[in-house]
Amino acid sequence: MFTERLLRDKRGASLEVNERARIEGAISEVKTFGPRKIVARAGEPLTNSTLLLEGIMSRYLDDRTGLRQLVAIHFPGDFLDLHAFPLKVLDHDVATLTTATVATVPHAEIEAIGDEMPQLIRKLWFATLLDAAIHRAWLFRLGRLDATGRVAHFLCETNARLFSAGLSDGRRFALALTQADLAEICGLTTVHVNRVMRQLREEQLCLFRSSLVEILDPAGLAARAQFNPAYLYIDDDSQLPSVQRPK
Amino acid sequence: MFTERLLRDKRGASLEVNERARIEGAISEVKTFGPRKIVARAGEPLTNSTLLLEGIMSRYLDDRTGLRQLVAIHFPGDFLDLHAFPLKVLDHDVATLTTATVATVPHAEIEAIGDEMPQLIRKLWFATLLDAAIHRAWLFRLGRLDATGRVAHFLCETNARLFSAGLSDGRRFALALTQADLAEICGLTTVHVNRVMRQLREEQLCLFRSSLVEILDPAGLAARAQFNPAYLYIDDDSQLPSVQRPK
DNA sequence: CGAAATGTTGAGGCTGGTCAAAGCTCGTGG
DNA sequence: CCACGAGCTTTGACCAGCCTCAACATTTCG
Repeated sequence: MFTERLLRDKRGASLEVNERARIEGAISEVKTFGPRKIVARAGEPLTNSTLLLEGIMSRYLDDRTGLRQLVAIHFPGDFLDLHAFPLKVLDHDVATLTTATVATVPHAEIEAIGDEMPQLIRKLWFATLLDAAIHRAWLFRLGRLDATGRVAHFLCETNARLFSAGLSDGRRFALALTQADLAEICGLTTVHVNRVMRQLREEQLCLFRSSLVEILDPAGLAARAQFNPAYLYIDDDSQLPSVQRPK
Repeated sequence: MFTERLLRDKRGASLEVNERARIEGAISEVKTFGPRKIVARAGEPLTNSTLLLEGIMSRYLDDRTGLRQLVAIHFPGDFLDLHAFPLKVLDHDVATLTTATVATVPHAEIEAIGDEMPQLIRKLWFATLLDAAIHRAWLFRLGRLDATGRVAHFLCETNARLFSAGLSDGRRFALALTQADLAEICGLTTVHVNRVMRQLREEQLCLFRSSLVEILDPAGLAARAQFNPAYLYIDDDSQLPSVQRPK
């Protein structure tokens, strides 16, 4: 069950049964962290990567004044810190946002997988490149969208990712983030995120309250966000309902 | 000579002589593009990756109104589109900024390298992860720095990258970009980049005119940018002169 | 039930955007 | 060898979007 969501529905990189078994066999430990706990710090040598089984985790950089910029957010099924295997040391911190359960995979095991199953290593490489593609979409979001567009873009992306992991029905999904978290993701202040949420509500695009996101108008929200899900490399067969592909 | 700068001085991932020879043997073609030419478009299937030998190239996403956000910039020695090997299709456009000479490496050759030299494939993976680390630094730049900080951060990064490629002496380097290019990198307007450059000049931090960058006060510029070069994974031995490591 | 965290709203200010015009630089052709 | 023009840089006036600070409401949870 541990790898059920890993690379699920990813174009050309979904896992075979034996590949999933190999990864599950590589797990050395399963543990649970409380909410808002730092799991790894920039600069520390890492000897494990972690598979997120439950909860939400984040990667972030912080500035001199302690303000954070999230550079990635992870949901169940994501293979976290896979990049720490070749890089050895992280350039950012990793923390939980909610309570989170993770499976630990020692780098020595990944090393062994590399010898045994080169095709699988290729898929793990793919997974890290997917993270990079998401980074690029986030750069677009921060560099070219206004506040409302940024939040809308994040919500569209999250909906698509959770849908592909089986955690959204395409319009509604649980999301245990605060407005302060959204602010750290979108490069805004908490106060302004609040105003943006009100605007999205008033425009009948999207609701977000008590940790539940409800997209009222998927096409409208995507348009406001200039959202094009191609960068998520999700298999065409598992297409989101009622989200047209722009362009 | 083609691979002279590839992964040079990268911590734990510099290339051995035979590895460089193997990559050079994989080159199918060398060609030159004029300035501001689109080399690959988002969505196209790619069967080659390219090694940048000379000139400057960019990867970007554009919004509905045609405004671009650069998501990466590449200098000689960079292996471009290496991520296209596992991803098969790009999520962004690739274009030259200046006249650029590139060597083409067919994906079939990379495939073969994977069988022959697994250690080398690991290093190529590392190279793609380095790009991702740079993406993260760019996210910090866009999300948490003001206009002056963003430009300063980009100039610090570029100095460090070019220094590691042997193309900067640590304070002065050629950079054939326009202020409009800086704007597309930093998520600003051309007009405002111009004001920022004046400010950096007046504060005696940095000069940039006729395609030449001159950093007058490396420590001051790095402080203004909150720049910490750790994410570039440059070997400690080849440290930039007169840039202290913050923190 | 009470405390702490989160969400909401308002007033006012500053950063960076917009629009517009003028100065520079450099390559090209007359 | 100079005149021209295209692209780039510079500057000013004005304005909007987002931030700051502050207070208060609401939700969550022990």
